[in-house]
Amino acid sequence: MTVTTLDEEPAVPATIRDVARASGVHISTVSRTFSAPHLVNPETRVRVLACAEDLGYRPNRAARALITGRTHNIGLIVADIANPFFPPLIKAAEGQARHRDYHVFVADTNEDQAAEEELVHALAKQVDGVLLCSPRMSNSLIEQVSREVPVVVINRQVAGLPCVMMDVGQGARLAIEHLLGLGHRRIALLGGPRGSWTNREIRRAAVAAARAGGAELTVLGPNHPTETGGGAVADQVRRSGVTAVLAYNDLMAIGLIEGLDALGLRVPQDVSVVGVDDIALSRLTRPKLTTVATPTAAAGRTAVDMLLQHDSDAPRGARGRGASAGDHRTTAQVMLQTELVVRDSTGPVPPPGRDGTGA
Amino acid sequence: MTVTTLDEEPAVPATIRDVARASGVHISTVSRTFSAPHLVNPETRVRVLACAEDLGYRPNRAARALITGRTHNIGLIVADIANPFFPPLIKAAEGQARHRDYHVFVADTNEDQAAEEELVHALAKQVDGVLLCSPRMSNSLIEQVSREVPVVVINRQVAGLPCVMMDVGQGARLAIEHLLGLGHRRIALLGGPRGSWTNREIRRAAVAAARAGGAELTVLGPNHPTETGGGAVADQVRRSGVTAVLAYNDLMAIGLIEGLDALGLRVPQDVSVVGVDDIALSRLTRPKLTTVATPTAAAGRTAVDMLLQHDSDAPRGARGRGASAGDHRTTAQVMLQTELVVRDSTGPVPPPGRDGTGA
DNA sequence: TACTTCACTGCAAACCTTTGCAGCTCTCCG
DNA sequence: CGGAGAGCTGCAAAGGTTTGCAGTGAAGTA
Repeated sequence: MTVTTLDEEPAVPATIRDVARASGVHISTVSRTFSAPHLVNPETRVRVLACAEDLGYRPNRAARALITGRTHNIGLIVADIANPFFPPLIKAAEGQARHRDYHVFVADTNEDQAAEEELVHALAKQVDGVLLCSPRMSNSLIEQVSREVPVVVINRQVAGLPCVMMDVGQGARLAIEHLLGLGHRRIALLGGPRGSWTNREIRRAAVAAARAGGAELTVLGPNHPTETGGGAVADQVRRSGVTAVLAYNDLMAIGLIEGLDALGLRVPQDVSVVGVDDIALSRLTRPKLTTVATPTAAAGRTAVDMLLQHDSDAPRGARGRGASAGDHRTTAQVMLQTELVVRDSTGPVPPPGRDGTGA
Repeated sequence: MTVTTLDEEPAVPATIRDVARASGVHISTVSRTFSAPHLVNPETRVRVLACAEDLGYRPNRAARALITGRTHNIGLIVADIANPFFPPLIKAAEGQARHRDYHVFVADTNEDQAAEEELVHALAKQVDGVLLCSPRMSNSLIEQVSREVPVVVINRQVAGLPCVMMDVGQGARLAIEHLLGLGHRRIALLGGPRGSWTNREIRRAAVAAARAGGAELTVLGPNHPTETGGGAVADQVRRSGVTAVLAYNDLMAIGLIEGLDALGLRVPQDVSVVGVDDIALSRLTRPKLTTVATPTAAAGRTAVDMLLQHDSDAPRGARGRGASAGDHRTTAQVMLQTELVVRDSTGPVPPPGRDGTGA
């Protein structure tokens, strides 16, 4: 009487030793079958692979990480996953990483500096590198972190570190020029969160462009970069008497439009509004949002490539003379182009005396 | 002449051995200082902690994972990060996990079954458990996976496995009843993706509610669960002559409204539209969307709790008698309540002969 | 005083894999 | 026919941590 064994996956996973035993070779041969196939006899290789398949063997990544010093994981730290700006970037980064046999830890800091710092430390020991996306920490803190673990910074410029930036300055200039072209001369800038490089860039460029065009630019902020944050300043915008607003991002722009609507001001008839990011949502609101499109997916992919460009490098924590994390790493800084997408939330300046301005 | 040493982080990270040497104890005492503090003399403890702090020591998780068999990572597999339904869930899950000293791998399957299966296998060896969110694979595949790694299923019911569900059936019933109350008798259901449990639940409940109310329900689909998918069926909706639509999710509902608008049909005057999910976006579109609110954040937290409830369990892959992954794990199935949020996209049935229906 | 108990610490094996080195067998060339 | 070289495989150390067991000294008990 024969007993057929169930072909379930075994409860305790097969190790390299099991495979070696099953295929009659030494464990080192099994190891090489996976990590350096060209070093093992083709016949042996197929046999080993067959046994491995049979036993459902998968290399233990912890053990591998222990000896190689590389985890094949990368960390991605973002300010707020729920902000629709980030998911496309995350998605692109993750796809690119997977493509290179890496996994991605995503961590959310809730727009909090302290959480950001804590997270990056917690992650550092567990990943081969970290993508810092729209960091709110100080440059010096970022530099300190970069000595502990390889870092690529997204949406910020830090000297001596690899960075992927989007040229929001140029975008802001285009936006202001667009508004100037429509006749607007009193414009507000809705500032974003404190510590945001993007925020500074936008402001710098907007101020310059407004001045060049002979317009008056009022800066309102900093604000929380969400609909709520945008809605909260609606009244302030109304009282300021401006006819157009450039917001730090689309979410704030949309919130502002809502808020203005509640105050009886219509967009774009009474006030023109421009956002930044071109999130999917901005095509769906009414009016459709005029905005500065940023190439978020490309940024995610590029950042992963930059982080992993030295894939074959000596691992971190190699014995003997240790190379500091940033050594002989080309610290390229990439600036991606943005463009202005004109939709329905901007229009010609309203005739004077309509509201607010005249006492 | 004294030389002050730079207090930079060392390029090669401190190990438990360095801390032991610095504090004059054995490595096992250092280990216990972190993993079982009550076993070590308070004085020794503070000394060790001071040295560890000083050296910037952080335990190597790979080494720990190697011996304990627990990685302190969990995997979270979602259909599409860019779908705004998921980020709040991810965020909640991640926060809850971090709270218990776990990290989260987020993986995106692009709504693809094969990618889903591949991902869960790739992740299995690297995490202590997997959260399967809105899986598109078959139940039997899920069961097979669950033998390899502990699994909690979100948004789907699988017998014998811990599940966190949202009662979309009840939500759909409320939605249909709401439409019936407004006088609608010809209603369409916009189906979601094939393989979605949520989709089946909604359909089942909607069909039942419509029948009970003496209404005619047309099912359109399956469709891609995005704005595009919703917009694509606008013409079909118009031709069908229905006066109200229940969509699989908010994204499709919004896309449909756009599409109908392009065809000259206004919401809610000509057609009423109800979505499901209550994503942040649905409050921002015009008209504001009537929708079934699902407690996504709560689902994320609950799922993590269920996965980690046996945190002190014997690790997977313990030597000797191995317990199958699902052993003595209480396979609770949690059903979270949903509710109908009435906004501006639904209204009374239009007077007959307005459009489409009459010749 | 002698014995037990307790609190604490050290010892050493074990986790699974990678990799430099050495050894083996064959082939090829002189 | 001898030697060199190539191709393949085995050996064993190493990586950082956890943990059962044993050992130490001091305090408590009889």
